[in-house]
Amino acid sequence: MTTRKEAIVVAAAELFAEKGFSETTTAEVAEQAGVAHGTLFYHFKTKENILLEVFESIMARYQAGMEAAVANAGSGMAAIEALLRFQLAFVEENRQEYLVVLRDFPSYLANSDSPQKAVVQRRLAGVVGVIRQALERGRQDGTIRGDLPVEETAHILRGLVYGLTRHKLLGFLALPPLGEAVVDFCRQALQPAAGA
Amino acid sequence: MTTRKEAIVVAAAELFAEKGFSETTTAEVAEQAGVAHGTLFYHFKTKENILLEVFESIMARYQAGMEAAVANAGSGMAAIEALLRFQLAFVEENRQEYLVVLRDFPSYLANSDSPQKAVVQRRLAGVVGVIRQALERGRQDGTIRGDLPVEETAHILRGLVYGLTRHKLLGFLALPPLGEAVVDFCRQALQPAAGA
Amino acid sequence: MTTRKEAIVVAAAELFAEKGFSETTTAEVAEQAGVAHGTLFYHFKTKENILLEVFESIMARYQAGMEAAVANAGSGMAAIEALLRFQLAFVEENRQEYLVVLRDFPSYLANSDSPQKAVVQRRLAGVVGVIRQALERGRQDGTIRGDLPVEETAHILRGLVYGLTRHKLLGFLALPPLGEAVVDFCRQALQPAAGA
Amino acid sequence: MTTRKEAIVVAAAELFAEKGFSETTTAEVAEQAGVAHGTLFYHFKTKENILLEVFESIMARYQAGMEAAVANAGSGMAAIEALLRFQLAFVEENRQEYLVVLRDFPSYLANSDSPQKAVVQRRLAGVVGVIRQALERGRQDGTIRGDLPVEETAHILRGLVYGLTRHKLLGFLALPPLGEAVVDFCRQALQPAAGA
DNA sequence: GATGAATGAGATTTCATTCAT
DNA sequence: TATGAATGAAATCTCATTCAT
Repeated sequence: MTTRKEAIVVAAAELFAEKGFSETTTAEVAEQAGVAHGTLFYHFKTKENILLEVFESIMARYQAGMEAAVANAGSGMAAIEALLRFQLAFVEENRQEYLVVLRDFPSYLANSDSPQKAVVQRRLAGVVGVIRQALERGRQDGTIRGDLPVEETAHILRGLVYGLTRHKLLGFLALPPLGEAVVDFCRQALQPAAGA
Repeated sequence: MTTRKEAIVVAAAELFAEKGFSETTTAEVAEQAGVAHGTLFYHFKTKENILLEVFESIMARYQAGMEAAVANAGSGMAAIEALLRFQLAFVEENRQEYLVVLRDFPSYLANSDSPQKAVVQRRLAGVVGVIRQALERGRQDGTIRGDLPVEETAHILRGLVYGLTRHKLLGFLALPPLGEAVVDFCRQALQPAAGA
Repeated sequence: MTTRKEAIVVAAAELFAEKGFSETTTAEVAEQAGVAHGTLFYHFKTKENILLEVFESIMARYQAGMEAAVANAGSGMAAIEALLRFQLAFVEENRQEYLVVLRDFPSYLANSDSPQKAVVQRRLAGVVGVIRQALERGRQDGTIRGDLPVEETAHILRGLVYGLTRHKLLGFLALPPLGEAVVDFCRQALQPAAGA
Repeated sequence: MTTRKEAIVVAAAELFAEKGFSETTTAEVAEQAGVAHGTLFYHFKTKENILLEVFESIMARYQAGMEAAVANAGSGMAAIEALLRFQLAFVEENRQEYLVVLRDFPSYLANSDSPQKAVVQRRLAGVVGVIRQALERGRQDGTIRGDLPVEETAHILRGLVYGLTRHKLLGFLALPPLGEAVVDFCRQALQPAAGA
């Protein structure tokens, strides 16, 4: 029943996505949420804390989706492919909110040692962990090359989807549809040598 | 002779890298540059224009480096490997300034239709173009798979190095050294099938 | 039974003394008192009313102490000396709470015509009255100069101890111990001429 | 010709005297001074710094007046009397501005270790110093008791005039005119024993 | 009696930008 | 070309107080 607090997060997510964090004023968020200006600061100590809550609400769904994708896959390689497809679909379906994560979040946290940074790090580590497990599973069931360095590759895959997603959402480049090309690219890189 | 103007760009690059664009005030830039506050606005119409100049001064060096890497390579695949190694080295050697490109620039331009956005797009297109040419060369000299979609793959590679670089610089994850793993990963993805 | 209300006054006295009235928030007082924020305003109409209660609880003790000092003295001059010594001791023993009286109270009431101002005036008049009576007693028993203007001198003495106390508590000056010097100074000023 | 900065100090002195420091807004000061709101913060970093400047402008005149009073006196005792009369007259003629010193200043500085506190301490020490010199002069020329503890007495005298002044200005008590009574009181306390 | 979520008026301060010199 | 005093719009955050429960 925390209607007020929830309304603030929803309103903030919309506005941050549309105009960017620093171009959105707290007064606008309050108006959009239908609460008094001061109410924002009753529920969240600072404007940045609202951003943090938006981040968490999106990332929780994101990570849950990744875990589900892995759980339903029949093999390690299938899990990786499912992760890639999930990522591309999730971004497509949550353009607005995901943009907040990509565009605004890191700018405000890169330098700080705030507890907020720790929240981001925890989420990112979680995502990398899901990928790592899929890779290990693939090495064991033989669908992924045995000589692959797992940790490094997990980071590479995360970097790949992240970098792709970012420029797509930010609209700096007119990207061709990359769905299957990405899956192929990665499958090629990961699968065991043909003659093995 | 344009000592003043140059000093401003240098000072801005340092401060933007250290504190972020929006956390840096024009007054600080002026002080660090050793010029009067008003002088900034004599040389640059707006604060964002200073950022643009910083961006350009870095990206010009970056693109030149990429072109040189490609030019000296003996084959298409070698060119791709050289590009990857150049990227990783460049980032390492220009952490501070490159951070500005990664962190601050996109945030301010994602939504706008300013002429500044065009500058960024031109640079990114140039980088993708260099990769594309290397891929095509590889397809012709046989060092890269012939069935590879060139345009898509060029974007994938750019996304990969970008995504990797970004999180490394922003410090959200403690990455293991990825140099050779990245090169291997890409070589595997690009090289012709073993039995072909 | 009025535990809650008392706890509020005690908490307020501590915080006002430590941080000053306007630097203390009502939320802090509530927390320190262990009651809900709204409870303050159930017991006191405004924040200033809490201050008033703090003032009263200190001044009641102060005035009672002065009256006791006078009552136990053997002569008018002895009464004055007892008053001076009581003042210096009281301040020493109640530094924290007395600071509230000295520092915060007058600022908020100097211009107003609130009933609160009347409370302060009544207390001050009471204190001056005690001094005046001691002086009159001294004039009659011959321990104090007969040509002394009583009313004026009572105010002078009150001003003297007040001014001394204030700067001591506010810590603006490192005062030497003044106890006996003050008593001597005043005895000298008040006693009948040597040759009389 | 720093007209703007001066105008701000003058306006602030008036408003602080009339309404009190914390009841005066910076916007009001700007309007009264006829400058833009932002101009206040160009010349003074904070609102408190404006208060500090007001304090200094008054205290400089005050201390100069005290030194002049002493310089023109024919003896130590005459110097003390001149100081007392100067104090009473100064307060009378500068009610408004002096009220700022008495009422607002200490409240904001009692607890802090700011450089502002040092400014106040320096001024107060200067005032005490003037009194001390007058006392020493009186001890040497025989117009003041030789057994008087100089340091202590200087503080007592300063406390006396301060305490008197404060309640007069704050209007808590309807004081009778005290001018000559104060001078008499102090002369009595300071002069050498009659039979000496 | 007691609570605490909600309010909203208002305050200080920041800062990119302008412009007369 | 260069300056720096001046601007004023705007933004975040504070906090005493209210009121439905």
